[in-house]
Amino acid sequence: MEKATPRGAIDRLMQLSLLISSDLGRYEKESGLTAPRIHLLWQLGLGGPTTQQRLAAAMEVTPRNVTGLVDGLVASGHVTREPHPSDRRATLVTPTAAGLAVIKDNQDSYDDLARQLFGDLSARRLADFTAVLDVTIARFTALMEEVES
Amino acid sequence: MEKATPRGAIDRLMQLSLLISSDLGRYEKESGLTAPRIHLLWQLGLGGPTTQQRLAAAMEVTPRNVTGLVDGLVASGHVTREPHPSDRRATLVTPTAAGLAVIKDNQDSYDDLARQLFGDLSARRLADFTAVLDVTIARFTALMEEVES
DNA sequence: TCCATATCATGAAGTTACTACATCATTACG
DNA sequence: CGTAATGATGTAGTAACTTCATGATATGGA
Repeated sequence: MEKATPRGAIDRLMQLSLLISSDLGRYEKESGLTAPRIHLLWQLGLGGPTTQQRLAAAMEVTPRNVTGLVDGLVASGHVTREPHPSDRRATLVTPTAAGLAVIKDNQDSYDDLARQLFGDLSARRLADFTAVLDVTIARFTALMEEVES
Repeated sequence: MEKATPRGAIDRLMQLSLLISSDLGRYEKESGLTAPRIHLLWQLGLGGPTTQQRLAAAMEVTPRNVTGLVDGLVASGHVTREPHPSDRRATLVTPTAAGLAVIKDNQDSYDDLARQLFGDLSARRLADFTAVLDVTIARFTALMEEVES
């Protein structure tokens, strides 16, 4: 057994990262949607109908870009632009039945994946693993903020 | 303390995935390079000078696309196209001094990151964490291959 | 030796995702 | 009530991808 190193851990994280992306890639082909559009639908699934501004902030892209993504999703019938009830400048991006189906499907396969990957790990090991991930996320976030300055 | 769940674990993995991308984004701005070009240089760092075909296979994109990326890197002075010693059809994509500097810099900051994230984890916890990652990668890979069929 | 076939790189054409900047409508505020 | 901020979009441009076609070279038989 090799000795575990920080470098080994991060290499494996990168590998998992790649696997996750390529899993998303599989889903892209299956649904005919592209990654950024799936991402947008995902956000809609998390927060319900929202303005393009909010979507832009959540996805960390420019509002102009969201306009383009929504154009595409409107053309493919996954979302509609509804008038905002109290602000006539804004539009509420709202999933259609087809959009909701994609969102649900996506969430389901995400849950499935979670269960298939970690479902039969002992509670103990899962807890330890999750704890390390939490520490790592916290540390990483701190590092990123530090560099901001 | 909440009970750890498979869903919680995969959520955290996604978060880390995002953090890793945004760290790469930081490096992009710093170096003036784009993610796919950095990725190409990274491959060059791993395997040394290679043909565009091999790069395309390693990066899982079309050879035509590699041509474009190499064009950009030639223009910015990070790589050159050298004649292949034994196959006059092929070119050996070779990093210049500037390219090597970027590669080294990138590898160094990757190692730094690894140490900053995991450096002061106990050997025991690091080993456990790495082990779970290994199992997860193996399981994920198996799942992906299963779907291929 | 020569010919058919596979392989390497690239030209041509087209799509998508992004950006910055300008503009128009509307809202919010002093 | 007018001025400044805000929400969406038009315009223009870049980069990364794709597929399909083409020219040059390799390769493996008849």
